[in-house]
This record gives sequence, structure tokens and C-alpha cells, in this order.
Amino acid sequence: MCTHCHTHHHHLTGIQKNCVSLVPIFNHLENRQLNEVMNKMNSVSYKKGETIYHAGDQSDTLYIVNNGKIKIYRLAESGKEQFIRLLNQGEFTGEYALFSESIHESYAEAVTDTNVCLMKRSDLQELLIKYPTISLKILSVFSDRLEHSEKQTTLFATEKAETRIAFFLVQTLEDTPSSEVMFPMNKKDLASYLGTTPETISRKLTHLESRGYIKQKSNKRIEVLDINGLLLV
Amino acid sequence: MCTHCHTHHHHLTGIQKNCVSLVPIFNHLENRQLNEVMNKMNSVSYKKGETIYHAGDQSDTLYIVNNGKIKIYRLAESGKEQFIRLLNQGEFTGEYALFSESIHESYAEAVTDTNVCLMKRSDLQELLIKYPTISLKILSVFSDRLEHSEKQTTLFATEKAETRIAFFLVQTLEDTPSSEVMFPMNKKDLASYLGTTPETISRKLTHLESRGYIKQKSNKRIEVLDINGLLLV
DNA sequence: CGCGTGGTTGACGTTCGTCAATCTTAGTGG
DNA sequence: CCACTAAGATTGACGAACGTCAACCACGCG
Repeated sequence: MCTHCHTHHHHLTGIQKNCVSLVPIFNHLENRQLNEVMNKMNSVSYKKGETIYHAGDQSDTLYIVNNGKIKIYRLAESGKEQFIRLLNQGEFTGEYALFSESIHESYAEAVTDTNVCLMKRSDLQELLIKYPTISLKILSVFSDRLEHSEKQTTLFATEKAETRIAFFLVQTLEDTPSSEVMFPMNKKDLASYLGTTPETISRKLTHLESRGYIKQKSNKRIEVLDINGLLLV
Repeated sequence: MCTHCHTHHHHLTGIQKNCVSLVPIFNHLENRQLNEVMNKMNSVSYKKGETIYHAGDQSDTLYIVNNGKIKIYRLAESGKEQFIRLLNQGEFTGEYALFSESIHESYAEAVTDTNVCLMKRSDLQELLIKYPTISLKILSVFSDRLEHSEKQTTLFATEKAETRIAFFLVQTLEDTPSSEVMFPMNKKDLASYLGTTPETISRKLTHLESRGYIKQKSNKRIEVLDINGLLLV
């Protein structure tokens, strides 16, 4: 209910600099333009577990993660939570509220202590008109997300739980140099991201291990032994 | 395999006019600008059943439906087809290839005889830089699609087949004035859109009818008797 | 009038969610 | 640093939901 029960630290200088210069959608700008963008930013901190926005909240703000992690999730009519994505440093949210409806359909919650930079919709729109290349960057991020989301939908619609888990492992592995997957979330969130339950994840991981495809090192760490095997599940 | 086995009708005048003036992403432009956009457009016709692009195809083109219908679908690793969306007049596709990767991850196929307008990526990007308000329109469409896709993912991940079908009926009903839903596709495509099978759709519709929520008038036509009932399924 | 495609129905097996009991881990306070 | 607690993860037993396969039906088209 309460979206304002967080620690405010407005107008911190130096912090906004990260939000702008480290972020893909802005970091291609020249120095003078970067400064202009920075001046439109505010900054807020949230403690672990605090809610940044609720479904149903009015919104006209772009949120950029300065440091920390934010999880975006939805609630189905049935009340079940569905994990959508984890935002790391430099990633943003608020998009739907910014360009279409002005109320949120999802929830954003700080997973760790988190500092975010804010920009008002009107300021952003001015910037987009003034520096059209920013739009191109955002369009690129959007189309990536769209692609990802549609792939995810197809995965849910057509594949069984074990396949979804195997795919998740392979996909997560691609982002790391090692052969070890480290879950960025607990099993409950992972389960809701994969459209299943913690129990099923446990069972399927055990099954994959017994087939020799993976080795469970600890609760959140898994070593992948046979990628090709996983992909054939 | 063959993306070129279709009837070409390049440089038709008058047709492009529709593509530009009827389309939400362009129709807010002034006359002089509309003309400029029009000059960058080409036009191609496809017969019913022809493929417009394949997953894996190289692409640098925006496709706008001038008339007819196009279905976008994906193939899962398992080979199962998953229906993504139906494009009607004025809607566009090609986005992912345009702003991120340059290869398609989905398939586009003409459902009826169809005429589409084309614009090359480089031309579009020039326009976006020159007229930044176009980007805002596209951003708005993208965020709608993203919203829809994420909602769909949540639906698949958390709700059972009967609920998904009920939601589809209610959602489709919202677009029409009457209390009758007319499927724009056959049961096979509908099933793949809803992540289930034709058999299950049959059974669930029968079940919903026996509960008095709907009445099946014919194969593709369903009258909704009790929306609230459906929403509680 | 027959043929074919698409839709329906039934029987059956698999997958997976649910609930409860147990085990493990991490965090807290003495 | 250890003991205790609470939260999370695992395992088992069970049943519900749904996909699959096959047989059958119905409608549209030549």
C-alpha cells in the first residue's frame, strides 16, 4: 500500500553521474548533453524489501538502478506471484507507465539496499525530442525485452518444466565465463520466474544431476557438466 | 525456405498513402512530412498462405499491413508452433530485426491475400532522427506490446487452461460491441496461442457452456452469457 | 454424393501442483 | 563461538489437469 515508506535522499550530486554515464540508453551522449540529462535526475534510496511501486499506482517516472537490485513481478488474478525480471545496475523500469498507460501493472521491489535515479516523464519526453538518438537506444532495449518476453511465453506455452529449467541454466551460463551457474534469486522466485514451484525445481534438478548433466554444488550454485545434454532435454 | 516466392508490385502509388496516413505511428505527421515518409515506402503483395519472413532470415525492413492479415508465430525447439499475434490493417512488424538483431526469430505468414508496405531500416532511422515524435509513437506501441506479452507470460505461468480460455473470451469481447465472440483463427491456431491443444479447447468450451457462462453458436462463434462468471473461473 | 479437413469425444498415461513431514541453512542472541 | 530459531529447501504420497492417440462426427467443396 505504501510506496513512500522509504528513505529519501534527494539531489545527491555525484550519484546521478553513474545513472547517466553508466547507462546504455544515455552513455553515448556527449559531455554537455550528459550534464543536461543529469540535471533532470533525482535520486532515492530504498532498503532491502521496500516496495518501489505497486500495480495500480499512478506513475510518470523513469527509474534507473544506480546500485543494488530490483525485482519486477506481477500478480495473477489467482494471487500467484510471477517474477518478471531482475534489474541490475544501469537497467531501467517504469517504461509502460511512461509511454502508454499512466498506472503500473507490475510491482517493483528492492532486493537489496538500492539507490535509484528518477526522471519525470515530461523531462524525459523533452530529452527524447531534443536528442532523438536516445529514443533509438530505448527502442533497442524495448525490442530486446519484447523478444525475450515472447520467447519466454513460447517456452511456457510449449515446453515442460524440466526443459524450461534446462534452458534457464544454459541461458544463464552464457552470461558467465565459467561453467558454474549462480542463481541471483532464491528458489521461490526462480520457480515463479519459470512458471513452476520450488518443489518441482528441486526434483528436476535432482533428476538432471542423476543423468549427469549438472552437479549441485550448493543451494544456489550449480555446475553444468553437459550443455548439449541439457539442450536435448 | 523461400521468402521471395510472392507476387511483387513495387512502386504502386496510392497504396502507400494508406500505409502512412492510416497508421498510428505516422498519422500524426503533417502533410509535407507524410509525403516524405510515403516516398520511402515500397509495396509488396502476398497470396494467402505465403511466407513473408522466416526465423533465421536476414532482415532490415519494417513491414506495415496495408490490407489483409498476417500471423506472427514462433517455433519452439520441440517443433511446436506458437501463435504470437495477428496483424490487421495499420499494424506493423519487423521491429526486432530493425532495432536489435538483424535476423528474425519468428515467422510471418499471410493469412489472407495481403498487401504490405515496406521501409528499409536505414530510411526509417533517418526519419526517426528527423521527426522524433515518430519514435514516441513507436515506443508507445512497443510498451503496449511488452505489457501484453508479459501479461500473457504471467497467464501461462500461473493460470490453468480453462482460465486462459475464459480470459481470452472476455478480452476478445472487449473489442466488439456485441456479446458475441468471433474467432479470427481456427481452433488449432487458437490452441497454440493459448498454449494448449484443440482437444482441450473443445472440452473446456463445452464445460463453460454446461455451466451457463457461454453458448456455442457455431464453430467460430460464441455468445458470452455471463462475463462475471467467466472472470471467476 | 463422396471425400477431406477440422472439430469433438473418450480412454489413458504423464506431468506437475499440493500438502505435509523432514532436513538444511542462515541469522540472532547469549 | 555455539545454540536456537525461523525460513528455505527437499522428499514422499497423492490427485488434478491436461496432453496424446484414436475413433468418430459434421460441415464445406468439388
